[in-house]
Amino acid sequence: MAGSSTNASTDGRVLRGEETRRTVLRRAVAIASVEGLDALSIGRLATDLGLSKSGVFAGFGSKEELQLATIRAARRIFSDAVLDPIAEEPPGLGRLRLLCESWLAYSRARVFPGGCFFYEVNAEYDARPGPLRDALAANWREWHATVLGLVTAARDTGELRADADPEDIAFTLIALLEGANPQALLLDDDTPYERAHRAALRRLRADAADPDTPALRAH
Amino acid sequence: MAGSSTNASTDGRVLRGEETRRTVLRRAVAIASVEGLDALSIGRLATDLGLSKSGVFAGFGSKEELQLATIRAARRIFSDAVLDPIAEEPPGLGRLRLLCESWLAYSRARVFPGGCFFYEVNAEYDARPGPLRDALAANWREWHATVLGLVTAARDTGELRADADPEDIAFTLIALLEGANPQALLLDDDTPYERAHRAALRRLRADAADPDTPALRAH
DNA sequence: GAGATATTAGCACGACCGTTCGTGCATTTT
DNA sequence: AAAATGCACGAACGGTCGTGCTAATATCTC
Repeated sequence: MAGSSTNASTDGRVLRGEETRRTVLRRAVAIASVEGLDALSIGRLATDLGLSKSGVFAGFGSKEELQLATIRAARRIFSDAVLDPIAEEPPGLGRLRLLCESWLAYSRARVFPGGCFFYEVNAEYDARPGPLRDALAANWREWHATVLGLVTAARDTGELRADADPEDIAFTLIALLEGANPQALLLDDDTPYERAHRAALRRLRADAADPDTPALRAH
Repeated sequence: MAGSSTNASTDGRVLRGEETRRTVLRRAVAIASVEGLDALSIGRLATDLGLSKSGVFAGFGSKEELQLATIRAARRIFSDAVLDPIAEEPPGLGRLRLLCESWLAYSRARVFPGGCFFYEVNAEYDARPGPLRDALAANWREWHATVLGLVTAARDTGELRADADPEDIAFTLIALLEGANPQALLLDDDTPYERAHRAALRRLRADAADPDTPALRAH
């Protein structure tokens, strides 16, 4: 066959390259979460990490590709911090509540030093057409679909009213969570996280089914 | 005395200077709402407006002062678009609802081409200490105090329950309004504005006093 | 070992950045 | 009319940006 007889994944050269890329991206997501994707500069990354400018550049091929790779890396970190903790929870209202809490904990704990990476970066690019906005829009759709799925699951268990609007609930929850982020950062104050938590629980309670209502009741 | 005998306000030279400063700032708020305060560049403003770089620079003294002036200019525009329309409405729940609607209209109509100026710029600087963050934090406090004042006014009229928490309500309303902004921009879709409107009204309805409850009832 | 291959370094480029300087010009003051 | 004031200009400064080259250095294949 055309492939080499040995396992390509053990090639120490490409492993070294991937390791360098990971090092660069670890720094890049931190910078971008605080200062934005525009503030990423190849020379600055190289200086900070003790690498050469051309070395960093070669690892990505262009600045835009570096930015796109930074978004992908941030998506993984976000997923690990927010989604993984709720993976073992059975579907239903409890899982939805847990998501809210894990998101708030993710922002509060500064998993990214600038708070939520996507809050910062979506604001930066939501009005600028191009591949970066497209990538961020795709990520947003994915995140929104995740929340929406959890809401409908909580409705399917009968814990939320059958006539509740999942889209509106998902919108509200996301808005409340993200609303806490800038206020906490701007004013250096954690109480917005508690307000967001209360408000989210309140909304879910308002849409909760009566305890004696059978699950999956018709509209 | 040291004052000149003629009216200083008729000095055509400083009037001309103020006019160019206004021209520069008009452009600056538009750019910053889309690309952020970091994307403001003196050379770019000069080129766009047919001025010289040094001329633009001289009007502000430093880039940071230009950025601060841009924030002040945006505050005025925001106030005109969002606060002025509710000025004549009598205090109460109706005025609070009107504020929500005027804010959503402000974002939707792209008073700033990048949506809400402060959404963009707060995200950019909420994690970066310095004069810009300080100015934005002060603006945020002012905006928050305005909303809070409208909420407590609506409670004082007896339209909201006396045991409602104005801080939580203000937080929730602001989060819902601002939550619509990035989603509408990122996905080029106006339905978030309707969802935000519904969710805001819903929250206010949930905290509304019973129609037969006397105003200013004790806690 | 030799040779192929992939990652990194060194260097130079053109463009743009914020800022400073000296100058021209219109206006106001004397 | 002369002097002083305030705005805008053009040119130039040192720096940083992204991006090409070429050369050196690891690692793998044979």
